[in-house]
Amino acid sequence: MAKETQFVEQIANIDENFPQWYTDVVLKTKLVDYGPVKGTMVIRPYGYAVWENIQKEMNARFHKRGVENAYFPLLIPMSYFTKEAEHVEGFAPEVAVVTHAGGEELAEPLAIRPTSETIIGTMMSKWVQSYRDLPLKINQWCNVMRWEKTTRPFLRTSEFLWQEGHTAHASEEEAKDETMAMLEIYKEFAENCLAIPVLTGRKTEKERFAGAVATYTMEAMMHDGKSLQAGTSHYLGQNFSTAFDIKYLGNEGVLQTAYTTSWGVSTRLIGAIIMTHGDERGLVFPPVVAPIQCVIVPIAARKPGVVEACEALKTQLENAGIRVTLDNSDNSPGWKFNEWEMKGVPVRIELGPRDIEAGKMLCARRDTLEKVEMPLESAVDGVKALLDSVQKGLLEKARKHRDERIVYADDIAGILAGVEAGNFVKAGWCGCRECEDKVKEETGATSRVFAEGESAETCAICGKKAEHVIVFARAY
RNA sequence: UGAGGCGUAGCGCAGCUUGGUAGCGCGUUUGGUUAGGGACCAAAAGGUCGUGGGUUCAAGUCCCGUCGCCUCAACCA
Repeated sequence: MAKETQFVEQIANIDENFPQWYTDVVLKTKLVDYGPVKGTMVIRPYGYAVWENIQKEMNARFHKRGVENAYFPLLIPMSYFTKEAEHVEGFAPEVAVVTHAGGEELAEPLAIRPTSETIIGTMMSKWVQSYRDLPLKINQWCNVMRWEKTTRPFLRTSEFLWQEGHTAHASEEEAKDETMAMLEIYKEFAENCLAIPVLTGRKTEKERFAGAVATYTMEAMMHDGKSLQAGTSHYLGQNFSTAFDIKYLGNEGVLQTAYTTSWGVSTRLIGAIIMTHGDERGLVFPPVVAPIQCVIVPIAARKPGVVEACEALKTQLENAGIRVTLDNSDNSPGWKFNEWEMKGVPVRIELGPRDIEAGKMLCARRDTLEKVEMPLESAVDGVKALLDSVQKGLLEKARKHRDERIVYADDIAGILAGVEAGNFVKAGWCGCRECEDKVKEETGATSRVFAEGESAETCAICGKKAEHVIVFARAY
């Protein structure tokens, strides 16, 4: 097992130093590299491929709901931000501003968008005149910039990629429905495509998006038990439509103010995949979004017929729509096994003279590291079934990991003990800000999401009557 | 933004206390032998010591600034 030890030394131990493990893995697998400007990252081809797969899956879902893609400008006049008081207050500290261009100071400073409610709201006010113009559902894939103080690749960067959907509706009910429908789409996507189980629900007032009436979130548990906000859907009510004058003439001839929503997920999802499924060997990608779904490692490649057989297999899998790579490099098979495992490829095929002779291939699955022999003649069906099984297996494993770490507490010591042990802690809450702040102060945990449909007798912090049950956790 | 640690060859590190010829392991290149869990032999290449300034005859080493990474805390859709 000496060689095993040597391998493990390449990345930090996942349980002993998770943050270092994360940094080691994202750099060594070439998902990402650091940019020259503080907090910026270069998303390398292996990482960008994940993002493209995410885009593909999400676009299909958006289009099904009647959402159209568009693109709005990067630069937003500063004055737009001041139109919604809470929004500007919330974002002002982290907005980067362009003050000079063309060798001159600009008459009006331009914000580099931290989010686009303001400019999209402005444009919507032009486009929405009649109830017939509603609902208006627009999404954009773009970069945004938020000058964060502490950064980490994918999880929190100064500039990141995301999608932001913005919709306008005639009625409050319809806008609320849209908010919840998008949250449901996010959840379905997270579970079925990323194999990440999520808790969904409303955020507290403290954690609400600046300018929203209500913020809904999906929260995922990472390997170390901390929570990651993986996506949000905001019901904006008439806050932005009032500020940006999104009005329409209803069918009874009266001028009405629209109701809007916004919702987004970002490249942070890639961080979520890494921290949910990763293990001591490195990345583990869910097949649906894996850049490479299957790698073929030839054994004794110089023996006659081996390379040809590998290439034929590759073509066959490729034609069936499987993202497959043949590793023809000069490294030893053992080296390749470890390398592709670190890179998280869900299925590996070992193909050597013995297999070819017997009409078989040896398949190893990344999640359990199990190896199974399969007939070469039904390779496509075999690999597809295996990919499907890995996808399901990862979700089950992640769900089990999370469910085992959801505990209840009825006092603040219990909350502290719970989060110290890497759990999500459900506790009764009276609803006041003081109690919420006290939990943060004394345990380092924040309220993540309301536990819908659950109730408690008393507030775990002050002992008064509980109005809600909250999920508390330390978070990224 | 506070407190601490780190930055020397592609990667991991030693050298710094006490200033005086730039080191080790892995990897890389070339040739050969190999190949089912990080193969072996031989030869070779590779460094403005993160960066800017200062002290000094002389700085990887001492001093100041700055950038980046890690940990804890604070801040934060």
